[in-house]
Amino acid sequence: MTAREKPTDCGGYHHGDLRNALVVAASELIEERGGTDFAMVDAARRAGVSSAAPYRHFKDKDELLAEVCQVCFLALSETVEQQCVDYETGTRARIIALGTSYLSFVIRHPKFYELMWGDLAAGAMDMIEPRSQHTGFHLLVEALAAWAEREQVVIDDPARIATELWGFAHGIAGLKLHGHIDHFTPGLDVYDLLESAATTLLDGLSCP
Amino acid sequence: MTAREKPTDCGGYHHGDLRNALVVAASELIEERGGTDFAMVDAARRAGVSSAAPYRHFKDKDELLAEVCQVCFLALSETVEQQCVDYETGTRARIIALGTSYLSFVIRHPKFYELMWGDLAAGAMDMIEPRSQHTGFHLLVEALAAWAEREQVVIDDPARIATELWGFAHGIAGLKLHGHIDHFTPGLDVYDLLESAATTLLDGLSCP
DNA sequence: TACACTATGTAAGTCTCTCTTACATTAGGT
DNA sequence: ACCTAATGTAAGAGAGACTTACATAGTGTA
Repeated sequence: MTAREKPTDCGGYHHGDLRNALVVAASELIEERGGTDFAMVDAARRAGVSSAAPYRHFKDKDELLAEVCQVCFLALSETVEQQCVDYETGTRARIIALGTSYLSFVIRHPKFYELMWGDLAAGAMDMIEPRSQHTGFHLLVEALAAWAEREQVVIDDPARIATELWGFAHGIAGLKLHGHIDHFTPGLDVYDLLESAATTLLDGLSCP
Repeated sequence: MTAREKPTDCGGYHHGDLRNALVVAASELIEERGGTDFAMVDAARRAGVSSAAPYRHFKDKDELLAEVCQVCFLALSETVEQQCVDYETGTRARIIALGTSYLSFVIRHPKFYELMWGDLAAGAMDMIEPRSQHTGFHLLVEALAAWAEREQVVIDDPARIATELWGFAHGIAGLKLHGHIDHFTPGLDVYDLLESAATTLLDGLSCP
């Protein structure tokens, strides 16, 4: 989860790229301390400025976290997009790859889970909307529609099935991260689980 | 989400049931203010005691919240258990009712979502474990096994399928509460979605 | 009843953290 | 060179979590 580019160093009284540096610092602190419970002044010190400086760029701590949240969602959609290009359009493998890469991203960034899926994120979502045309969700809808056409399966609403699969991946990720899966079904591999669930679901769609 | 019984009033210097009263007060504050961002002193005042009194009963605020969290999970499993008894064992309806009641509970208590599925809850889980034999999850496993037997479907591991369905319900709830479903597929009814997803999954299992 | 002991409450204060205010410095345009 | 806007600093106000020293109440025991 690298947040954009590193800040351009410039040593003088004026930082030059403080806003961005603070986003990077906040991301690092979240990764290191396992959550958003770092002090604003820590992010400021890490960027080499005083405790009041961040408030020139962010109204409050939540606004900084919202920006970090956006960066995370951009990284998520980029990851998902990159992972699926290796798989041919219309194949089950592509659909499964979309789900797996989503699940993998969420699980590989546990420290960012609260930030991305907590209350704060709901507000931050509005700013990501403009990008929504290229988001992973639409890739999933397209992948499903292509699969249905190729397999001669009738699907009235691919977006609906996409939401089901998304819910799957999202739910599995949440349950895994909070230890519920390890508690109730220890040893279960979540990637296997996602693949078999998706497979069964597609089976159910293409059944008579 | 009513937390146990109301505290026994007793007016004197000693409260008599402060620990419980604080859990109730905290629950009310979460409901009213929409999260766990209430001040410890507010819960204390609501129970009619000073700001330091709660620390006689809870090590810190997290410990109070953990207790509220436990109450929530007890309420959840009770709700799920009560909802499913109306449906005959071995039917699809029972399986779907288990999922629907779970989804419904989570969605009807949005203010408690962070508390129940956030980082704090992971620690609070250990104390609920003793009850896990009667938790909703095992009802789901049993319902699936009964259905498979009745329908002559071979399922090697009902717990695995149960986890898939749980993930479904959990994911749909999370996506709905954070506005993602309304954003990408506006107007979609999540209960319909859960039912059709579960149906398709069972179709996939009972297919050739 | 008298006494000790423990549980539970209060008052007052400390510490940390967010955010504000008043002032200082710098970059860039004219 | 000078003005202005942007961006930084120093100092502190205020909120809220938690602590410490002390007060009060119930309970068991002689």
